[in-house]
Amino acid sequence: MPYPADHKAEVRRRIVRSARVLFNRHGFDAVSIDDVMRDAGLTRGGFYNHFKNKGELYAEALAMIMEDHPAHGWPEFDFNLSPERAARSIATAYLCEQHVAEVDHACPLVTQGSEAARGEPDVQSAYTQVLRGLTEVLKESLGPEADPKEALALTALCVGGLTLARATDDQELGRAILAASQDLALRIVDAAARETRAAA
Amino acid sequence: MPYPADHKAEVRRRIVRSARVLFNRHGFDAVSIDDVMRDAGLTRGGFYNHFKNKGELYAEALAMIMEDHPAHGWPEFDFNLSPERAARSIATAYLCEQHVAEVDHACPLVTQGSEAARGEPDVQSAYTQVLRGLTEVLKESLGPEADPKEALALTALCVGGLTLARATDDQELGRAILAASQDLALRIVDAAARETRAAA
DNA sequence: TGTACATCAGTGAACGCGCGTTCACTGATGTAC
DNA sequence: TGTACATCAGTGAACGCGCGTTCACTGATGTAC
Repeated sequence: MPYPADHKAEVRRRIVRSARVLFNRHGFDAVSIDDVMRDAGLTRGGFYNHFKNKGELYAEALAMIMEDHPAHGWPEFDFNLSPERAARSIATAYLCEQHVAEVDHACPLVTQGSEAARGEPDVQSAYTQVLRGLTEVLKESLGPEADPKEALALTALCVGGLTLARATDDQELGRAILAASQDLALRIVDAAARETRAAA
Repeated sequence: MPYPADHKAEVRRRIVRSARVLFNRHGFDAVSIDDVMRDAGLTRGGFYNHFKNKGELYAEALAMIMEDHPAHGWPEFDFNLSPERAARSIATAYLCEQHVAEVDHACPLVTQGSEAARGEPDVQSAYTQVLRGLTEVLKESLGPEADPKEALALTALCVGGLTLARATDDQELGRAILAASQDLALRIVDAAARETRAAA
């Protein structure tokens, strides 16, 4: 074999990683295959050795996010927190100024929200994987006594708050929405914690 | 004058109305000027008699939404309801299956969320106008006794819930998120109503 | 150990297409006389 | 009232560009003998 056995897989990962950052920053249409390959230190032509087409790359870039997110992402958030504290941590780290300003590694549920709604099946499927990842963490963190619906509403609140804060040009309004969303999110988390304590 | 005085303005409105529907349905990049003009019953070339460029049209299409929204929009919602009932009505009509399925007139805060975050200043400004429109209605509807932050959190909850329900391919999960968001939204509305009654 | 060969990831030129935008032209209409 | 003219919204061909995709080729490497 002309190259080490894992060479191709590694290069492929490098391409997907470049794609993830660029798509997150600029959206699907605004990023060309040329952009991605150059960012990965390669040239245009090699792309089709790795992927069927641009759409496949997009779906994979979305799907990759969860797996190595903790390393970058929402700055103050740590996936390794104890479950009881994870929901609080997500509520504050997700709905914070740094996450609004973050361009490379912001949560794709927000950066790809409206694109995914119009996306191909594999894109929607990848989006759903990310969505499940977040709701599951929240569900577990809220504890077994909490209504599972609370985790879903909390997810919607986080995604909506960040979406609006990022899309508006009124910084004051953006900050107010962020603060109000975080405030409500923390009330939900605290209520769940009280229920857990009461049941114990 | 070769045409009636208001002719040009009327045609312009017709173009913007076509653009609004098409952009809402397919997004900015996927809609060509040709598409818009054909939909408006005109030909490509005339576009630049009315607009500086495609971006200007996009911003205007966004800005137009609020003004004639009630006529189509979120099916069960009526802007002419008494203020006390408006918030309840928005919470249920915004976070409903019909609004998820709606392609032509869904709320642009949702359909354009991630595009707007990357948009030109005039796009973000138009987006902010729409956002203020929704928060103001909610704020007024929740009553003077309610913390104004509640209206902002409610807006985030609505936008997030609908965004996720539209983007996922898991219908069951989508419905669950919708239901959970609506549930939380109605609790907020009811709490505000209680405060108003208590203060009276 | 050394040489010839096969493999295949990567290269970069090229193709074809659709798009945003421009522009010379058309023709229906209001106005001047 | 009728005619010649000026206006300008609308037309459609054309331009130029960038993109997704294809393809013949390269050249570094592992393998066979």
